[in-house]
Amino acid sequence: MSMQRCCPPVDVVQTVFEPSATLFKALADPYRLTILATLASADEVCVCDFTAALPLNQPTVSHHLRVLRDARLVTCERRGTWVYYRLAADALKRLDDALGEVLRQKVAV
Amino acid sequence: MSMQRCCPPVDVVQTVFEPSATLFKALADPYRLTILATLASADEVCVCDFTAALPLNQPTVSHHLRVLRDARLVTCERRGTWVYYRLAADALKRLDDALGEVLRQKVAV
DNA sequence: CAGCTGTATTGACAAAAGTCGATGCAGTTC
DNA sequence: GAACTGCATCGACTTTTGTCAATACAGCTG
Repeated sequence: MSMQRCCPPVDVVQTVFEPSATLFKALADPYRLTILATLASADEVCVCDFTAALPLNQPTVSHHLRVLRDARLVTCERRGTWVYYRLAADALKRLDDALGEVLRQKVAV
Repeated sequence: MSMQRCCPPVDVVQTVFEPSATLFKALADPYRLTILATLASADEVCVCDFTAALPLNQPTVSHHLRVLRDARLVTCERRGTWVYYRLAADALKRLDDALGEVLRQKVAV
């Protein structure tokens, strides 16, 4: 007798996940999570506070901030010599939505 | 007059975020998100369905499944020749918790 | 304007991650 | 047991990412 298939065949989801993956990529570094958590608790933070507290050189901190900016998870504003970062207003929502898009149980038609 | 500080100085969060970062790293690839979303909607999926549907060679699919296994976001079970993957029962909770640990507003003492 | 401070960008390099061909192993069929 | 199928692992390669020194730039100070 021939071997049965692994059946029933499953529909692999066809959603385009690049945007969500990009978002999660921004979370895939402990220093960036530290920055985000600090912004979540302190609402506005000067770059110099990060360069002082993190064991990274200034250009590296600047790099991580840029990754978060590019993902639109944070915003920044220059005031005089200093630049202040904030958590983007919709950051939590966008991440929750991305998580939901991936893991929310799809309902069969 | 001397320049004022950027003050007030901010406490940068001291939490160790490596575990959360590792978790998000597992989500930082569109193919892995496709796999997770499929598991979320189909509950049990044979590896062969992924290799058939994804534009990747079999070893690459196997690699992505291993990343998800190492992150304990999925479990697998061999039955005969085939291996079936499932979403880990606590996958959504662990991701929600990780997101909460990062972005949940910390309450001042 | 010259000099200074804080931040961003550039370029170089090392480490990590994605991909695939080749191979190994587990389980099935005959 | 021999041949086959499905999946995992290995090794090599390429691409991406994290890091830093050097440099550029913006805004302040005097």
